[in-house]
Amino acid sequence: MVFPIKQDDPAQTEQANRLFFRLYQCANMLHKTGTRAVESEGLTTQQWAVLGALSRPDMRDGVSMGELARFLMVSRQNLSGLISRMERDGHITTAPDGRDRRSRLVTMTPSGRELWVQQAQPKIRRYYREALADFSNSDVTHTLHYLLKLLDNMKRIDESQGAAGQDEDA
Amino acid sequence: MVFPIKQDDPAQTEQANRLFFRLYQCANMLHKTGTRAVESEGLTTQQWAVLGALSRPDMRDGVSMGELARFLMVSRQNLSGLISRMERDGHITTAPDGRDRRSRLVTMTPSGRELWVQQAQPKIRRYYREALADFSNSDVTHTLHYLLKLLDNMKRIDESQGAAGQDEDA
DNA sequence: ACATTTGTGTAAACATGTTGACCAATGCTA
DNA sequence: TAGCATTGGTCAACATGTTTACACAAATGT
Repeated sequence: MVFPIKQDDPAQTEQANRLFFRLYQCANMLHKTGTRAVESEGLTTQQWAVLGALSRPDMRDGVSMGELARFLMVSRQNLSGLISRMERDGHITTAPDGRDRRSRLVTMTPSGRELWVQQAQPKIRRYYREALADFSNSDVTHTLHYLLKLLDNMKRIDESQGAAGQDEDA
Repeated sequence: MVFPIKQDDPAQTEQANRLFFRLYQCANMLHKTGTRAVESEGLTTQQWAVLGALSRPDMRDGVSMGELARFLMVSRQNLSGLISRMERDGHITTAPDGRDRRSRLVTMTPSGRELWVQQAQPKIRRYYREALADFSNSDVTHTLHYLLKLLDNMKRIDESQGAAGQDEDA
């Protein structure tokens, strides 16, 4: 999988540098301000991502850890800790899967759903309004488009990097 | 500081949801693939950000922890750990500041600079090429613009959130 | 001058992210 | 059916990030 390789123009490198530096800062600020936006509910940005995923219609009947990890694009090991904290707080439950005895199905509890819909959602909508205050609908669409493109490239990089070190797990 | 508040159009909320979800995924993938790109040098994405900052001309004579933390937009406490790991690895040194005895000045060591320029930079340029493979110069500029805009809004949110809980430190 | 406020670095507790290693269950295949 | 690779979840080690709290030095105000 070879890419059309641009020249090493210093100005291009400098622009790329800026782009990834800003992405890095955006990531930190998202985590920081996002978590603060829902901290009165005892949630974090990541937990909000999990609840968002579990509230999807196709996940109402429960999802396995692995499937959820793939969806969120994080490692199973990371999700494991996240899930146990959320279970400790009563937002979700995990139950063994009858079909596959290795698997544990994750579901939102009624109180978790209540918290999500009644408390968290309004604050999240407010957060979105403020974070995208001066974005037109077209701006949002364009930004999303570029993020997807970037994500796509990084996924490709990830795969080619993984190919070298093959069996990174069991 | 009131913002022009858009209606709570479900479609807009859904688009915002997608945008922040992708941003979250991009952040994780950046950290993962970026770190792997420079792991043979024993570096991580964050350490690369630090070295990048320290290689700026205006920081050649050393920077204080606080100043560097503000530049990178992370907490002093976080930077502290990062710096001590990099000092342990011999990439940087810290020395007390003569003018201000509270302060410690951070500088790159010769071997750190060598590592940065000779080993890391080529791999980083390669990473940039792959991650921005199908981006035109205009695409990069536009993406950067949107990230800056988003970052600006999040900084404003951060300040207004901090205003509530006032003295979050000493 | 002295007291208050502000700035700098550090320590501790916690949540998140990554690997690597392990065990148990599943499934393919010889 | 026996064997073996794959898949699913967890534990442990480590790097990052945040907050809260503290000690000390510097700047400021009366």
